[in-house]
Amino acid sequence: MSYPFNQIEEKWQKYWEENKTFSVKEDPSFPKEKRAYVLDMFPYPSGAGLHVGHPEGYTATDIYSRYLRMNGYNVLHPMGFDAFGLPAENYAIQTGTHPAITTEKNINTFRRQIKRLGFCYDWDREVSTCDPEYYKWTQWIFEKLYEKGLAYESQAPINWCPNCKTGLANEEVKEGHCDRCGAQVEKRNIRQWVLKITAYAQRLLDDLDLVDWPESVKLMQRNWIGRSEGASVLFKVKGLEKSLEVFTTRCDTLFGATYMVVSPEHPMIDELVTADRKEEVSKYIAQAAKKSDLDRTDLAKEKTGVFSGSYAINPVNGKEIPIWVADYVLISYGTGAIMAVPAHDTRDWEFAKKFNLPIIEVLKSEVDVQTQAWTEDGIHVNSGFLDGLNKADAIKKMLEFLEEKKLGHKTVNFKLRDWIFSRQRYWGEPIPLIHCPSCGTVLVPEKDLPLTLPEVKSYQPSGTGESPLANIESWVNCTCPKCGGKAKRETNTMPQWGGSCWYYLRYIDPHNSERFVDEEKEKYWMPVDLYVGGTEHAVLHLLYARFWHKVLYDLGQVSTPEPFQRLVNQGMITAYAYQKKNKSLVPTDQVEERDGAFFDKQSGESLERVIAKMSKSLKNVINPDEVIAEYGADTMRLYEMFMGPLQVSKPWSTTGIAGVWRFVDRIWRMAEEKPLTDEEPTKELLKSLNKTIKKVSEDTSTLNFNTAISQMMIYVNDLSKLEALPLKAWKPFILLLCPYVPHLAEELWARTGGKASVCNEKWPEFDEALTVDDMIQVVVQVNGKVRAKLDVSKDASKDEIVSLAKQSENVKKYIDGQTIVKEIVVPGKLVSFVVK
RNA sequence: GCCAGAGUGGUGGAAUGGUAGACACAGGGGACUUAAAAUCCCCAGGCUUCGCGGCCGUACGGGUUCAAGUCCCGUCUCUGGUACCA
Repeated sequence: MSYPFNQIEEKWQKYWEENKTFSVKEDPSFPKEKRAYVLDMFPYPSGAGLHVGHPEGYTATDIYSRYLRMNGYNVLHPMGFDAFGLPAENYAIQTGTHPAITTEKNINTFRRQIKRLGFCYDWDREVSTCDPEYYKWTQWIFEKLYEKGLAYESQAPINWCPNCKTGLANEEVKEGHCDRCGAQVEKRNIRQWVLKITAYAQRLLDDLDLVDWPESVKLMQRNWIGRSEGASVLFKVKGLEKSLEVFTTRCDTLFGATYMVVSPEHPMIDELVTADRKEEVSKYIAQAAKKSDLDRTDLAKEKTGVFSGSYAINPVNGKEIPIWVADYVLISYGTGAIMAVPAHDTRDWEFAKKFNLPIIEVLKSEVDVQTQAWTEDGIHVNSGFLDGLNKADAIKKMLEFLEEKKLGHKTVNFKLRDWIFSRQRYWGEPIPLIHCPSCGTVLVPEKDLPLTLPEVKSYQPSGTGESPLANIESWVNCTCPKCGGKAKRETNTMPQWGGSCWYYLRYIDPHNSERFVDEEKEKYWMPVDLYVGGTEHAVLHLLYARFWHKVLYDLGQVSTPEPFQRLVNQGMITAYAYQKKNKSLVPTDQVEERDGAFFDKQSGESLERVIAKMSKSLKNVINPDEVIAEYGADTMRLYEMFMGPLQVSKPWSTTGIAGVWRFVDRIWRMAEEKPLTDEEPTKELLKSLNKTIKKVSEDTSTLNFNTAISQMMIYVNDLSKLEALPLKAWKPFILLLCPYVPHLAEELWARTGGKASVCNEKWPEFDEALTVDDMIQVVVQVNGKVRAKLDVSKDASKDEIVSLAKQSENVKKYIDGQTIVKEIVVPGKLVSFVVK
């Protein structure tokens, strides 16, 4: 009979639940180094249910957690739900169903699906970000940010998604489109709450050195933070008392600055524009305001701009240079104004060419700067006191000059911008602020938290920058906690990123009603030792969470400067797709396979098999429920780990999982068919076992699950040759299986007379001496080519091996009559002769 | 454009500078069966040879080395990030 996974998996899941096998406590008898916090990025419970991508990371952390437990660790391994979010709210707009109802339903589905996979979560620690008992503390942390001056109100133009009808953070805009829905974002002036993440820019950058994260993710964060060292330079404006301040990384090219540009949104623009230019400039500003970010970047590399009518004085040579208004200068970076050095900057060069502005070479160039910009380094020319100097020396000297004249100074700029934190939507944490006509903005007192969401009749956002909450007068109108006068509540809500900024702390102490997390418990577990999730959060969630954590650290609320010590990104699970010659993809149900080739059923056109993301339209989405129904959880888990390295993307193969099923089933049938015996295993089998324990231990601890599974397959192939299973070779193998196929392992363990749960057993040890074969194959190379393979004893001496090698018939053919000029012997591996 | 990462059989993938292709999938052959499914055993990078063997082969071109998938230089392709950031 084949493995009755339904029955056995249900049996053990029930056992684990009833016996609270995976319940974890802050047991002080575990020393600090024997405690581990293993965390998954919690899911957003969408209506579509679990995707095959979810179990990938969850299985990896599950195997690792179980492995650590068996190695004597106290392991915190929780799961919860990132439950605020737009899909539930959009569904509410369509159907009138309260998002809380939809969300609860979806969470129940997710929980059921996740539990069906047999993970060792401590479910008593489950959290949900939309639970008022949870978001009470999200609001509390916001209040701490506010008290620290890290939250402020702003009216600056922001990215607005017309489809989601809400403002977006810079991090949520991808190539000019909304990261969530793909709509093209617009610019809008809307009152916003903004978090001063820029105040932490330097520390967010520096502390990346403290964590064990993939270099690629660190790099993405470094790029996003975008630190650049340079100088602030003041340019006097002719006829005005004021100066125009610019940021430049190349103050040494100041002699080549032939004009200036201010962004259309620059605050000084009214003063700069002369009466005769007013009409034209106003027209230009209006046009620029209409453009989206995408228009200003992708589509319009063609430079546009207008002359303001004013001139600035170049501080190094006193020359008058024109000030232009152009949208290639961004208001949000630096000071929103630049000095233009067209000879050595491509953008400035294009602009200068278009508007016939002078181009002066100040770095010795290998090209004619009148025909193209020279953006490489060069010795300074035409630069007065800098002539002949290299870049570093010239920057230093220029800075000295500017500082002495009080016209500039060294400074640092960051690309990172403050975090637009308010959303004009319903289904999020209400921002706990009250607007009082006499006291101004006042925090909701801590005792009144959580500030819960009111019921609304319509979930439809107004689209005018007000959330649906603005229409609930009974909720909006309140009394000021300070003066007791009439006041109004803030109607914006928090973005989805708010709740996920600190959930890993709440897992530590999920039911505490006094504090967001108990101090001692926090110290017991933090930081997170391993955090596994998708790379899509490389900048967004991981940057925001680090920011909040650092604020909490500064407030003495948490004990570590960084929340996540080690991060691993799992690769995406992709699918096969079929491509026509014109590169368009054909839905899987329209594809026919004949003799290993693929054809379009309709046109008969031959198709190429390629790898693509799973998508509904391609009909290649794999549903975990169906996979489990067919093969069970153990096989599903094992297959996802066997597909390839955790960190890389790999395509789902329906035949691949069948192979893994055969492996699981083979183990089962072996246990059914072969008697267990107390007889000693053969030496050969013991060697295979010890090699397997060694390989599986090493590979599990380093998350190389695919090769660990390969080794277990090799061992099963060895076991299958036996008539009976020696317990001494069988029981340790069940322990190795336990993290990978826990249900099967429990059942097999019970059948050997072992006491449940096998998860509480000790991980097996191996004997190094038994991992080495007695006979070793040694390769003989002549001039780098393999000419013979010798079987020699592992104890054979170098001389013996060399003499054996020389006697080999095939080797003789290549060395006879030649002079051996070099002999290389790598013990246990090879002999290499160099002959002439 | 810039910055990362990756390119290995028909497929997924293995390989501390030391036998390239472990383990699997798909494929071929055989056993069992009335037959099929399931299962079990065997074969299997390409070319060549009756065979021993030989030659070629890790995207492409060079280099270092007794020895390179692995290290170095250059090129191409793909994936991800970012994009007028001064």
